[in-house]
Amino acid sequence: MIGSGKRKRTTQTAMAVLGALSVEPMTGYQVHAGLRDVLGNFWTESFGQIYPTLHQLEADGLVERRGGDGAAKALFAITKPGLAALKLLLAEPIQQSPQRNGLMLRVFFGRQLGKRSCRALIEQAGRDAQAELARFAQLRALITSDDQYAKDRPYWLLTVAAGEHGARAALAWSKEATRTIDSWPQQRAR
Amino acid sequence: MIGSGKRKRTTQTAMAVLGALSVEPMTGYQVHAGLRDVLGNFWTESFGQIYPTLHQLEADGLVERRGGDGAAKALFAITKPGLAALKLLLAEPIQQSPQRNGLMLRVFFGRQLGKRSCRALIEQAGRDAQAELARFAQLRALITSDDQYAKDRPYWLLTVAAGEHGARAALAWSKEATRTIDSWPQQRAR
DNA sequence: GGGCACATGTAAGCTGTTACATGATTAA
DNA sequence: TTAATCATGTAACAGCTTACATGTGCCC
Repeated sequence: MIGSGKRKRTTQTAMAVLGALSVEPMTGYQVHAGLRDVLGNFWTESFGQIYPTLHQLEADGLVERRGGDGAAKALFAITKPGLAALKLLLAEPIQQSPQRNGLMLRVFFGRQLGKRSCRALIEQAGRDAQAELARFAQLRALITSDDQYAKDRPYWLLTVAAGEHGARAALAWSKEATRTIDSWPQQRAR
Repeated sequence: MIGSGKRKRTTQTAMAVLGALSVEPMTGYQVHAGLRDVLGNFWTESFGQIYPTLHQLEADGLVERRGGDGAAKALFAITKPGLAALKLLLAEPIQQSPQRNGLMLRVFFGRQLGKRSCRALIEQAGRDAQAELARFAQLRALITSDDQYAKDRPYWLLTVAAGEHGARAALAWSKEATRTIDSWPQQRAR
């Protein structure tokens, strides 16, 4: 039930899969790889979601199978109704998935975790943010260099920019928080 | 099975509930309200999670019921084994829940959504970030003023700072992205 | 007396991951 | 030839939300 009028929570997976296929025809495997590599910082889908969704979309006529009809190596392409459905899905109000930030949970209860461990976690978060920044720089270069995706490029670069802003913020926080912790009065030795 | 050695994904809900009770004894209702109001930007739990978890924790001896033993208005307090379990849980490696950023998904496929709608979404995100900043300022004031939570305060302020950094980054991105979109060559009318 | 905040709980069901099973193709 | 990558799929189950059912105490 992907385009049903039920106004239940429309499965966001369909949006992601249709979106991926709106760029170019792909196999299910490529949909997964593409989402992971390019949108991975903002969106993830597992095979267990992608293949059933692809079948459902095909049954609904929103995507069509090209090549290897019954069997392996199926290239899926979005259909005209599929493109229309995608536009509708994208226009729906954003439903944010519940927040689950494991780092913040730990920092929040940092008194129980202990100052040292807490500080280590925060420093690690800083290193992670730095690695993220590097990945975004790579991604930006990749997107800019490949003329095949020229049409989508400006939008993709917007998301890259968002990722970079977020990563820089995380990095700045990590440094600031580390300094803050170091400024706390010394605990008595063990 | 909360503290089992199975090394399966430890239910993070137990961590949140035990953490809340490490601050002070609470009813299930208060656990929910507390998480929502204070940690809401980083963590959410529903009643459907909290009450069963509380019962499981009680059965495991990690929390104990105070007052109204069989019936309503049960105040739960963390036990000594519960505190130990919490420390262990907090020390476990962070398992980040899958990313699901609806805004970024839409911006990424913004070509299908259209320039105008995309721009509107981004502006809305900026307003949301501003509202978040205001909420964090309020929260900071609340935490700073209430001496009851002095022990946890420094850690709580760290998470507030993280939220502020993130919100400011979102705001900056929103402004930058809006300007970027406005700089794009005009599409032909309609 | 009516409404609201406080309070507890359960059941159904959706969403999504993990683990498994299987096989083709390609590079070392 | 053997390992890695590409590729497809399913079943079981974990996690979580939503909706419902129920009741109390307080303020206006």
